Amino acid sequence: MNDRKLKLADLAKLAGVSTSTVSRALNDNPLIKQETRDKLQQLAKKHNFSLNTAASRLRTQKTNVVAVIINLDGDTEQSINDPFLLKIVGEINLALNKFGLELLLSNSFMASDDWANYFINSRRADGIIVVGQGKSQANIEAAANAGVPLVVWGDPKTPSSYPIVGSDNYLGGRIATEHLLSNGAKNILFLGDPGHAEISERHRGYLDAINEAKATPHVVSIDITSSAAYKGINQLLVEKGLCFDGIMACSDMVAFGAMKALKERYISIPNDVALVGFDDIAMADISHPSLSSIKQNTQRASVILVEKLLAQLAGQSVESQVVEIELVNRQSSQR
Amino acid sequence: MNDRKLKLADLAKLAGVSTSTVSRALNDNPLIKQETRDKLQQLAKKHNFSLNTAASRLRTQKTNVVAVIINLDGDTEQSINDPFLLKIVGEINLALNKFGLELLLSNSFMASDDWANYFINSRRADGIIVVGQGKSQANIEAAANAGVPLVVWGDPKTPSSYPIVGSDNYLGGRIATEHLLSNGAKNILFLGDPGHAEISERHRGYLDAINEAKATPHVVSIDITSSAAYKGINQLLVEKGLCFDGIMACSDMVAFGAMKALKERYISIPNDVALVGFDDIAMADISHPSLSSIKQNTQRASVILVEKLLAQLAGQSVESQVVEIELVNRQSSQR
DNA sequence: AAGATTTATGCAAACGTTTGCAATTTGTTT
DNA sequence: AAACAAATTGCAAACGTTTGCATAAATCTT
Repeated sequence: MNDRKLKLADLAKLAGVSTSTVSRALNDNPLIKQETRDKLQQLAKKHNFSLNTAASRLRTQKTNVVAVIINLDGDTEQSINDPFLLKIVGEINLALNKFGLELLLSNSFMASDDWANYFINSRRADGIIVVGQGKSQANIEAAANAGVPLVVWGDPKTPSSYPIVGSDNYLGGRIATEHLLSNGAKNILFLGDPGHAEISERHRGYLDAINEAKATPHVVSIDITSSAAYKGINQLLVEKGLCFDGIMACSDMVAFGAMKALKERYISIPNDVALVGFDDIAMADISHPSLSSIKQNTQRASVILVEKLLAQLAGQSVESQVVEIELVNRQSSQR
Repeated sequence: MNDRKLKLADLAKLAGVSTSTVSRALNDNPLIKQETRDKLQQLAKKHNFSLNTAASRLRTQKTNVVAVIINLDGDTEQSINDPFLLKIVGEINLALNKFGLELLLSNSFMASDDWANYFINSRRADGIIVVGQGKSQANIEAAANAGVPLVVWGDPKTPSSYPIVGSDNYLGGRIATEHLLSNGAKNILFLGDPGHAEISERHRGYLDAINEAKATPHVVSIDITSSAAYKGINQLLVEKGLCFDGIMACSDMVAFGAMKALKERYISIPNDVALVGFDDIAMADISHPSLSSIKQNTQRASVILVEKLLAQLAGQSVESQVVEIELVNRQSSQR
């Protein structure tokens, strides 16, 4: 730092006006004559001035910061390694920036369980975006009940006192399964953990599709990680042989775990087993065979999340909302 | 919110002491009798009190916030889709939390180019961690010269006026290449963009290993994305056929792009072409064949980054530092 | 038991903005 | 040219902490 940080008062002295005038000018307040505004804004730029956000936040009681909490389940290590969770954080970052908001990143391990207190009462942030419902919604509910402006990325069909934005997981599960059926698969596994809010909806969709086709459902319940999927499929093959010809995986990473187990035994994908994943991560397109997947529109969802949060901050009450999904048809399910 | 937010003064009134006492008690200041401290801390907890960070930051001129900037190259879309960048952000988040710091997330698109001003003068954060050197170091240098406490994840061998923490990219490139050579590969491609700071070091390592073995280097220069890699290898195969038997890829995502191109032509990995990647992302272990890769110790690096930043904040001057790497030997290079 | 220390608390002034209100300047109307 | 309205600007009080200094209470000396 060359010299001591300028403050509003210094700038005012330089320009020969009062601090109120400078403050208003920099905030483009129409009370101030356009000419004066221009002059002062230029002066500020010239001197590399920028407002002290601490002071400004204290005075206005607003932060323009949104806390984003990655809601991880304590017992599984889905965590930092799932590209999908992080991708959506990236998208939310972009969306927030578009609205002039900043992103304070947290995960559910840090930051005591009392989100209302930690983030809002302390004026660290104006509102919260929770990424992922996780297995338990206790923290989310507590915060929502405390009146915290809050939106959740999750399954919008879940009944809740707070708005949830996310894909139509039921439809996704259903479409994926129907797609497998229409490609001739008869014995389709559901691979995932139906205890998880979003995944239980995918599972419902799967079940309905299977039942309508008068096929038999079969769930392989595993942690939502690729290694769990690998082990799960491997074990199934050891114990019962190739007793299925299709897999609807609850995420792409899970699908890849299954794929590995199949490839190792020279089971052909898609000829012996057709496979559909969920999330459409970058890798889905680049794997071989490429992985058919349900694509979630994370970009649009992120913008909606932010809009709904802003609406809440403006005192409006908002509802959960579904964003459209899309089946991306690739090699793994083609025959 | 049930009732209006409590402030220090309210708590003081409740306890029948002065605000100074409460403030000191909550900060565990030994000036205050242990007994009083305990009593006040309990009172605070009971009433769900938490300090107004805006006020506190204004008074102390400290934020306990660190800005993390994902430094993306404008022209390539390495971006949000590279799991590695995001993984390291996750690790940094953990490391910061361990030290009681918070993480303000940004990317180089947002936030004007004047980082010193935007983050530090405005008291949004106390210091900056930059993730990735990118192609141009102009922004970083400007900030460092302005005296901003700053550390960079990148290639520590790069001469710089600011501390860089990162892997020994030269050694990584060298080890990977030597590994391919010792597995019998003779014509090894380097796949990546040597214009990029970190990657140019990997390239140097590659070159030295190749030259020592009296082999011929061959660089396929591409954007560091999987699709660019796919196209690059495809084109090479079309034009010159299978003129190589090993690939050292500058990242795992790039390696997977190459892998896809090879698999599509039924070129066997590792028998016809041996392959080594860089980063050891989760997918490396789960792909088939699994991908040998240079593993970077991101967890350790994150802690070091934070420690060095803290040291700078404490006024010490700090140096760049190399963190160890490791070859993870998997199927893609085994013969 | 009265001074000299040590220990524990309170007073009041900052930190740098924003904003309601008052005051001034400028323009308009009669 | 006086009276009024409108457009600009300035004054000063907040916002809720922290902290140097002064004070009060408890403990120790001799």
